[in-house]
Amino acid sequence: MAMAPQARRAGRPRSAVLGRARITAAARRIIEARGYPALTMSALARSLGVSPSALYNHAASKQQLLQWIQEDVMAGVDSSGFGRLPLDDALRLWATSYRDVFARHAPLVPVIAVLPVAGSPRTLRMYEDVAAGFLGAGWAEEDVAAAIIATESFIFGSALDATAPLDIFDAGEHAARFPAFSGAVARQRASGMPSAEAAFGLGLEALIAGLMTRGPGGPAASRSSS
Amino acid sequence: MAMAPQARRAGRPRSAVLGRARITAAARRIIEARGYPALTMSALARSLGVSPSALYNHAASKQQLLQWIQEDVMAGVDSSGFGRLPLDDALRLWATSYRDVFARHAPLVPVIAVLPVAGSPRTLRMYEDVAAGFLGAGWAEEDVAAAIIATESFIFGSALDATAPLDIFDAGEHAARFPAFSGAVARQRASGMPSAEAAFGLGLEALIAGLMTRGPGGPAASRSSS
DNA sequence: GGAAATAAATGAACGTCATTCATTTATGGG
DNA sequence: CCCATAAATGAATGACGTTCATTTATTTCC
Repeated sequence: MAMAPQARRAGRPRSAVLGRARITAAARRIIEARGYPALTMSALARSLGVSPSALYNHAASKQQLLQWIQEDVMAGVDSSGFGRLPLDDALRLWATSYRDVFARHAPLVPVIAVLPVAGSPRTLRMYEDVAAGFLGAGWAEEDVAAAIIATESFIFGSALDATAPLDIFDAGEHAARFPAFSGAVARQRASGMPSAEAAFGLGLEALIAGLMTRGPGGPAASRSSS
Repeated sequence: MAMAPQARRAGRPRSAVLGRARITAAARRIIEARGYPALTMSALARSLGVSPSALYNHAASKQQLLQWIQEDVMAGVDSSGFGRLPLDDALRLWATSYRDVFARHAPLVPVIAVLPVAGSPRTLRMYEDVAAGFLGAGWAEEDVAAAIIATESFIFGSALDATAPLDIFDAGEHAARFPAFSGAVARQRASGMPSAEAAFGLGLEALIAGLMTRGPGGPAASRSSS
């Protein structure tokens, strides 16, 4: 029943103080300054000089507000490489930017991972670019969706991982009982690179390498044009 | 303040009614029967025939309760293949059981992805098995942690994806504007397999294949790329 | 064997949230 | 001028996690 505040035929009230764009911008300002826990409907309303209930004339729920933020944040994902660069390079660019964006917005991950895509045109546009990239590289149509979703799953998981404390994998006092793992973690740490960065880099290269073997001529794509 | 009369149900023999094991078991019963949203401290207390505040004599917070559940649930992850099967088979077994467990406990994912590992012996034991598996297969120690974390990130992302509605990737009315993606999704659906299953299978095989090229004889860690 | 210490449970608060609703305010079209 | 209408108000609601002073049962110590 939510009416878009766009139908300006009948009486117009006071000048538009709120509206989706302003609300989303204010929310992003709060997130940037004080993080997601600080994003409450009260704080948001206060930052707009308005009462909390006023927000509900524009957003149906906080969930919807989060969807607006997601759509907004999605602009930072770079899918411009598909159709322009070799598929593996385009995937690297896309996945890296995608992970970076959602590492800064990790609380959105559990929300959007489960959200119908139809509500987010920008997300659909991105998927379209990626799908066209796979198809253009000669992939079998039946594998494309799975390849995209699999890569996205890796990205989401990596974004969550990137928000973990740096010492999350320290066994602490139990280290002696788990020598192989503790040794591996210590060795990784000695490299100076945060484990989340190393893991994302290594995993992404492995995933891309593995995917490339399935491209045209690969196992599942039994019919190739040349 | 209020003087309670004596012979109430309030004052009963205080043998160990609660305790970590019983609380965890009751919580899992609620989750199984009615899902995570139903797991409130009140509901949990009620199911134990106790008042909500009583729980706080045993668990410091709901967060801690969730950690107990995680530790308990972790028993369903099968890391028995490492050191017994070829590394790729052991990884398949591990990753599949790991994902299946957390697909049924998706709300735990954002919690544990960020939780220090030191508090969960069972998780540490699992990591130890996996690390020993990689090392036993001849992997360079400095790559092992990254390989484990990367695989786990893929698992967590896939577990979240597995809880999404089946039609999450339907473009709906916008389908015509995104033909490549919509076509790929339609084709995937025609296969009859849920997209989350197809994506996990394809992604896992790609990831494992990619990782295997980095093992002994592959591009050694100390040299080459990145 | 009795007193004190300890552990466990109670129930009534609290504070924080998201959300609802009846009411008021401002605006512009007929 | 009037009234339909979008927008904003502020008080209230209902979950929820959590705290606290108090009560009671069990354990420990002399």
